[in-house]
Amino acid sequence: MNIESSLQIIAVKAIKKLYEINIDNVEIQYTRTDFEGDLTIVVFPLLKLLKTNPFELANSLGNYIVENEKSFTSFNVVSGFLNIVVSDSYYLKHFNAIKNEDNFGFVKPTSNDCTMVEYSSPNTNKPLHLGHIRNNLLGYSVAQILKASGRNVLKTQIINDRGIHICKSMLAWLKFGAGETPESASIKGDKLVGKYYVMFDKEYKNQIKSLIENGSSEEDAKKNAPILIEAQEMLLLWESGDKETVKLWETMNGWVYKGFEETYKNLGVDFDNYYYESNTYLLGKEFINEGLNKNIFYKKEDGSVWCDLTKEGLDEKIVLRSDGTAVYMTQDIGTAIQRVKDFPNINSMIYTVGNEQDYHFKVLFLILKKLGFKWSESLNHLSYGMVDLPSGKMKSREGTVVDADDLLVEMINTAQEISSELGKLEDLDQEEKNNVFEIIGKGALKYFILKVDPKKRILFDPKESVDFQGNTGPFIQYSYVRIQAILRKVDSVSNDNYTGSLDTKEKELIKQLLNFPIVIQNAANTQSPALVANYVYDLVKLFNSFYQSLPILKTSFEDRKIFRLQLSKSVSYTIKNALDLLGVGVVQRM
RNA sequence: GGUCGCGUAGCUCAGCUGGAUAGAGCAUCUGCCUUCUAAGCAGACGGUCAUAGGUUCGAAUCCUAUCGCGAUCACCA
Repeated sequence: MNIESSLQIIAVKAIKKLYEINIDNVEIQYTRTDFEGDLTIVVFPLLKLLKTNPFELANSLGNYIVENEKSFTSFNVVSGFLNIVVSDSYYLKHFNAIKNEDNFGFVKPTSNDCTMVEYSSPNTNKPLHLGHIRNNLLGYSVAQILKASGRNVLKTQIINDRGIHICKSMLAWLKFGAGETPESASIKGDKLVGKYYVMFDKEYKNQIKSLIENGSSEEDAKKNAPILIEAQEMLLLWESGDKETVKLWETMNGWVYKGFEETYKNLGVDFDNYYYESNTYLLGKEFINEGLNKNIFYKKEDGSVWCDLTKEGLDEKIVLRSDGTAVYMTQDIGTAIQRVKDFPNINSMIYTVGNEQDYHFKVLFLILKKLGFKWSESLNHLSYGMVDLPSGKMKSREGTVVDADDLLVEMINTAQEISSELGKLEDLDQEEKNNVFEIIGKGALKYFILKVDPKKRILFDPKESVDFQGNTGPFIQYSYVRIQAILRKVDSVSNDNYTGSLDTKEKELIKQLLNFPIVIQNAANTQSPALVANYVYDLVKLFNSFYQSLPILKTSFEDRKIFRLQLSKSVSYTIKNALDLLGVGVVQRM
């Protein structure tokens, strides 16, 4: 039982005894650090019921609690707030119980139920950029947090490998590529294909321009540009299974996948399985037909199929084009159904997708509900804010994107520069050094992005590089390194239980450590890695303050020295575990 | 225009299931490396929590309106 519950019980008992009134609970909060005490009972809400004044109530309550429960040693009253001091022995008892656990706070699953987390889900016609980085880090971290909170997790993605946009890059490659391959051009496959996607757009715009010059309206020009019509024809060819088209599609997608894998590995994210739109869109179509029979959808004169959501306060939504080809919604319906077929244990799905698609997911979940799938109730859109540049939104076609691969390299270089200036790693060989630079550079970037509440948008200024001081990944990694340096100086840490008194800073550290399990659960429930980031930052600040003001190895009394070593070690476990939930690594030296 | 989200220090962000004097980091300024790694610590400066009402013993937090920023309402994904 935790300390708040103990206080809750004794407080309720006290009120019954002192005022002969039964209440369910009292309001308890952590005492602000500028007051003496650990827990605070707010007495205001009780005043009316008990017909007394705050001062008298707080004092009699405080007296009763301290007299009857030895975990609480003293109290003070400040304007209606009853601050209660928890005994050192209480904290020590709980610390001793967990001090050797290298995974304190992590919970094992108790059932076979499983949460599926979808993230990344890129298009196969452009390389990954900073926006994808946020998506990937969020999805991966939420999956880690859910696992730690006691859930089984499957990480997946849907690869948007078909559709008109794919045909665009294929067409441009056929027209202008002259047989170029990633090998012949010696660039990553995803970058090569992205190049042709941009090329298509350029040609398309040129054609529109000349059509307008020849008297076309802008609207017509956009519809009738020959290269666009060719792309549309290509999509029809692809959907009919034309051999050559399919072969080209397979080749170019193969290039892209290889490139993506490299970036994922670099980012440190992975997936348990993959879904391809090209495999699921047909299932989607099937269910569109079924829905058509059940009158959930209706057909317009031109043959396009729609879902009327006006009764739900939304618009009409197209689910199949007039030429019978699938749209985005079609495949998302198919994919969801396929997943539940493949993994009957799924009891929840989380889609990590930017908030520009809030409406899409609202509609998707509603349509699945209308189709009669019970599990549609447990679908979740993990919606996050865009990553914007000072110049505005990133647009791949205008070349204003921050490329994922480039950014990682930059971060690692910065880590190297800072490290070289400090010169603490001179005796390591190059490979070891590079490993440190990589973990720190990536840590800085990952923490920078994950510490922000997912639903808020992030402003990223490439000119002002990501910080390595203050509330940053390296700051946290650094504290871990300090602890490792101390632990290296002793053979082993004795397991003896310390029973003496506690310094304020020691007590604060124990309190923070004991909070970790709750933080994990909160982060899992709210799908917010930011909570873990803030937690570990606070932990590390407390540790650094402790480290700076109190000796550890040079403590005069042996039992206290051992305790401080145990405390440091336990903090290092929690730093490592919390960072692991964020996908951030630790090093032994930096 | 409808819908959704956001607005806290010069900048980047915490705090938001209502509670005490609104907290960090960066930037600026002051101290601290012959003592466990100074990517650190201690301190100073900096706020009409967008604005106006309302609910409450108590509002940055809840409600309403207004303003500002963004997204979305495609036979794009």
